[in-house]
Amino acid sequence: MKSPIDSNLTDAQNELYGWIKKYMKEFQHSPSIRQMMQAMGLKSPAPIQSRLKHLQEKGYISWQEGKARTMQIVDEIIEGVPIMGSVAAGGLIETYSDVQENLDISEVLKKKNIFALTVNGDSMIDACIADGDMVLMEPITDSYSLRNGTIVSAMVPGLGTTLKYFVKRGGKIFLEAANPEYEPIELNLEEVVFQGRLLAVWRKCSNYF
Amino acid sequence: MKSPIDSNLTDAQNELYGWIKKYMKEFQHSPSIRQMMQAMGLKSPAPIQSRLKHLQEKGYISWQEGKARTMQIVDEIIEGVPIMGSVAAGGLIETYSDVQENLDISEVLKKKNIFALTVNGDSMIDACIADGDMVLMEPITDSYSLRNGTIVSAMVPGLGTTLKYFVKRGGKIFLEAANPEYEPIELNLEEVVFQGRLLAVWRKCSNYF
DNA sequence: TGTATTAGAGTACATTTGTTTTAATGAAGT
DNA sequence: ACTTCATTAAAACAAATGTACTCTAATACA
Repeated sequence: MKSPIDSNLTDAQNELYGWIKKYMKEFQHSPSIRQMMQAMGLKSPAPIQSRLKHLQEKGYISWQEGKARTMQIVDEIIEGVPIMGSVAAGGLIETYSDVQENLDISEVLKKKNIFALTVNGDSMIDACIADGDMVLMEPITDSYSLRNGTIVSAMVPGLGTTLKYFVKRGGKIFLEAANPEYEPIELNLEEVVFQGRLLAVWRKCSNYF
Repeated sequence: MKSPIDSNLTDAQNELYGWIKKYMKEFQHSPSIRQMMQAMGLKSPAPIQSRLKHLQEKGYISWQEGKARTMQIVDEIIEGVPIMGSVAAGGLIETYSDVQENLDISEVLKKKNIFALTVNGDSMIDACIADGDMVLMEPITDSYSLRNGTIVSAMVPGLGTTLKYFVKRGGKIFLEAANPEYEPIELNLEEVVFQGRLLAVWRKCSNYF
């Protein structure tokens, strides 16, 4: 792995590399050599070619020869977080091992329409959803396909949005909390607008990011 | 927002759109019209032009006219998951509102060295870390900088790895569970190897991804 | 059936773009 | 001061590429 400011690179190479990453992040495609030339304040493409060649030799980028705008940043293949094994939260059982698979969080972001909500309150505490957690939701298009026990965010018009277990029983809808202190909400199907179905819980335990 | 299979698109347009997204994900740059032509099994660029024009009119893609391989997928601004507001997990308080900010999960992936562990057991259940959860950890370089109350994964040589609260008191290390059924583990600082500090909890609630 | 519309094939052209070559400039070292 | 090397400029070229145009085939529709 390489750090953003790599001492293997000259200043000119590093400046170009940074600019390329910025450009590709913004535009989702590779810049042309003449664009880089202009961005670096140069008047001929040769220096850019030289720097690109060095960046390629050092493993930072690659491209398809002869093809326009086919650069790739090889460093930024961040497909997932390595799962290093299991950790015991009970006794001392599992061994810390090598990478088993990848937790592909970025896959989540690829899915369309997913949105997140911040949780207020502790009505879902027994489902391990705490105050302040982020919940990732998938929009519900067909409320008839909801199974009992699914955690949904539902809007009761005139009242607000809430995160609860979905239970359908005898033509009635019950929104049940995962906390005995809260009473189930009983509604007719027409009264409630389901917004999303719970996909994942995300809790930031640090200010690191 | 658009769904992956959008009825606004013809089959041909949808097939092309899917292929483009796949290509751009893999290569980090835009394909050329002739590449798309070949991928779609066509023998002239005109149909691709037509489909691209339609995709652009419907807001799926954009490009810089005349420039080679400058497509952008306007839909796939994968910078984060939109946070649509707060949801009450207590009463019915908060209103479902527009996007407030973005939950930038991908930022996490940018940070190097972060790894994930699968949690076994329920010793951290009171910290809302459940069996089967993924915990994202940051490696610990300096164990002296650990604050009491930090959740760490620690390896006790000869025993195994565990996820616990870190508490240092009187020269001793205590690894405390978030579950009264488990007794604290008392150790000397030399006996324990700290692997990571908890950054985030990730729980998949669906097989969607 | 006949017409209108759309999609695709084929072709051609101008621009963009990567690449090469040569010369000029500047810095560093002897 | 001289050489040597790397960097830049400049120009030219060929390939890749976007775009426009015409023609044909397929399809939909009345």
